[in-house]
Amino acid sequence: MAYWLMKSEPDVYTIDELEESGRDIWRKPIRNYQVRNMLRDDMKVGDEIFFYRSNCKEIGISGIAKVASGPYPDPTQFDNKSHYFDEKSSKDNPRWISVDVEFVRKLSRTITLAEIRAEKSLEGMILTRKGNRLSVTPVNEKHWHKILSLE
DNA sequence: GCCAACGTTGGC
DNA sequence: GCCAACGTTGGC
Repeated sequence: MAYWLMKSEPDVYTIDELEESGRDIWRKPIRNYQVRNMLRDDMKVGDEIFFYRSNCKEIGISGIAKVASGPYPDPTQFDNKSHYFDEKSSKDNPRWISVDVEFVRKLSRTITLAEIRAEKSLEGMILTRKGNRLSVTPVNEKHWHKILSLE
């Protein structure tokens, strides 16, 4: 059982949308090989996820979700009208995957990136590492509980 | 809107 | 296989 942090911009996908559907494909398409490999090889059904809001006014963790399926081909890669269309991908040999996620709960407030940075015991999180650009990162158990204790 | 930092592409 | 040019991410 592992923990993850997954980023999405509010204009693409939010915790509120996941709450509404209850369970859904992770709607922020992954287009990074390192992230794809983590989803494919390391992410397991039942793993817990921090839902992180990036590229917006209030940056931080807004809720909790759970991995609800194994990896499967991300449909947007085949959709030539989608911004995420990938002409080099085929149904026989899909390049990009996603997983289903299940709503767990919203946090009572957003735990901001600034707070996370300020917290000494959260040093070493991949999230706050200089130059990190991964939209999905593993979170260790200590960090997971520490962040929840800030809520 | 700016820009640092990184990933990807493609010519050679 | 190198690397310059370009694209993207995402905080500020």
